[in-house]
Amino acid sequence: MPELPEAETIVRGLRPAIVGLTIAQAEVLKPDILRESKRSFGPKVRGRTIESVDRRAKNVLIRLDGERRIAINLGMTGKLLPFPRPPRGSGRPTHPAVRFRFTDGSILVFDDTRRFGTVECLSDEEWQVREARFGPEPLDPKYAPAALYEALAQSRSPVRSWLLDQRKIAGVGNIYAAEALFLSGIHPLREARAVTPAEATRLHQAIRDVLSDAIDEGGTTIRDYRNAIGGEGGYARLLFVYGRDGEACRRCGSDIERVVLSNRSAFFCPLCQPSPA
DNA sequence: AGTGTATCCTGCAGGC
DNA sequence: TGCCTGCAGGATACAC
Repeated sequence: MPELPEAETIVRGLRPAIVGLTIAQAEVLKPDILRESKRSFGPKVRGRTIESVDRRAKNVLIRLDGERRIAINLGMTGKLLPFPRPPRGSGRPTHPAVRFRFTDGSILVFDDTRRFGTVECLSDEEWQVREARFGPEPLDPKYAPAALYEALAQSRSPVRSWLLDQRKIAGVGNIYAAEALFLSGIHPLREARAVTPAEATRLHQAIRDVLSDAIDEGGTTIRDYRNAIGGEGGYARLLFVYGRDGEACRRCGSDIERVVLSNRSAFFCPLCQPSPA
C-alpha cells in the first residue's frame, strides 16, 4: 500500500480540494469496500460537511460535522481522486469503489484495483477505540529513541516483522522498513530484543529520515501508487534495497538479497547488514 | 508470543 | 498468442 508517506501526500493534496465541501450523496459501487451495509453508510455521510482531512498511521481521516469521520485504509492499491470533472491520464479512476458527490458538483472517488482497502464512517467514540490500537507516530516529536529501544526489547520477533506491526509503530510498511533497516545497518532477521541501544538510536533516526525524505518526494511509486492528483512519487529512485535484489548495493557493491519473512519479501545488503547468526 | 499459512482481489511480468 | 506461476506499498484469522 501506500505507507505513511503516501498517505500523508494524499492528505496534503486532498485537504485544500475538499475541506468545506458538503456531501450530497455517496455512491457505493463496490460494497465489499465498506464494513457495513450501503444502507447504513449513506445516511451517515449525506448532508455532512468536511471539517478537516488528517492522517493516522496509513489511514486517511475525513472529519465531518456531527462528531464522525470517514476513515479510509488505502490497502495495497487504494487511491483518492478528487476532481471537478473527469480527469485524463493516470489520474482517471479505473476501479471506482466509492464515489462521493458534493453539493457544488465536484466529486471524490475512492478507486481501488485490488479492493483490499476499506471505507468506514465512524463516530468519535468508535474511532477512539480504533485509534488506541495504533502504536506511536514515528514523526511525532515526542517519540524518543528510548521508547523505540524499550519496545523492541520486549519482543522476540524479527525486527522487520516488528516494524510492520502497526500496534508497535504506526505507518511503517514493507518499503520503508527495508530502507530504515539498511540505513541503520540492521539485518531484517535480527531478533527485536537483540537490537542494542546504539542500534535502536540509529534505527529511530533512520525511520524518521526515510519517512520524511519520502514525504518530501511525494512518496514512492512502484506500480500503482498515485497522489491525489494522479501523480507519481519520486522516492523510488532513492531506494537502497527495496525491490533491488540481485542488484549492486549502492554503498558497498554487494548483491542485494531477498528473503521471505512472514510471507513478505525482505531485502537487505549482506555486507552492510550483517547476518544475526 | 510468534510464525507460517491462507484469505480477501486484480493485474502484470516472465517462462514455456 | 495463450497458459501458467509468482509476485505486489496491507491486514486479519487460523492452527500450531
